[in-house]
Amino acid sequence: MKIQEILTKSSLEAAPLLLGCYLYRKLPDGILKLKIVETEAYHQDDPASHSFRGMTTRTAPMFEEGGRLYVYFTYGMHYCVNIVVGQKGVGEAVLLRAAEPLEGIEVMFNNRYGPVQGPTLYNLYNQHITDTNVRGLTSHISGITDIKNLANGPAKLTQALGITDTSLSGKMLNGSSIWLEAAKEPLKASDIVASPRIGIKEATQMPWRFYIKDNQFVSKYNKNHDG
DNA sequence: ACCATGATCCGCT
DNA sequence: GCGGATCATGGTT
Repeated sequence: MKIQEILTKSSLEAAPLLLGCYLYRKLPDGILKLKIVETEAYHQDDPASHSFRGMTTRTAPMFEEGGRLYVYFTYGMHYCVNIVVGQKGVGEAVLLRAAEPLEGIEVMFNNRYGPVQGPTLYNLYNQHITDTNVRGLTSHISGITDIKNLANGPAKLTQALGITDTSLSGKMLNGSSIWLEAAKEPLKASDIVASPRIGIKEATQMPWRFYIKDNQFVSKYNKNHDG
């Protein structure tokens, strides 16, 4: 299915359709490519959604036509990225919760952990290095050299993309900075799991989180919610 | 006061 | 390794 067609659909339809699609990000250091593996649908009729209480300066992009970004700041330190979908005037979006890094992985490492002197963390990962003194890090060296930890959460994904503010919120996915490409082949329904969303206090039972079954790059909360 | 979170620590297996 | 508790930290309402 064409990306443009997905972006005109409601969030509940679009969220599973975005699984397997590719996310691109153009940065000075190169072009990043990731495969979307986990999403959540939010809608203005849904009390867990930022758009539920109406349009504000922050949430205005959710009410635009599909094909824009909605970026928000949360918990005093994190940013998260949504794909705005549906029709203008309806506040809905799909939260990107996790992705599989495909290209530009070293740039993603630097976006997540900062540039390092000498051998990069990316190279350490590739060499399965056990140097426990890089940047003074010891016990968590295995965590930061794990490629699965680059984008397996909404704020991690945003950080890996090099998004460090809300300046992209409301912008089009137009190919200059960040854009999408359709999945090569549609996922089979049996490859998609629907489950309750993560980290919300309202509508906690609605199965509006979607992820690719058995994918290693989904956020690590599966065991709480898998059926 | 409340968060669509992540990293760390700590006790347990 | 894993699960639960804790905390960092600031925009939004």
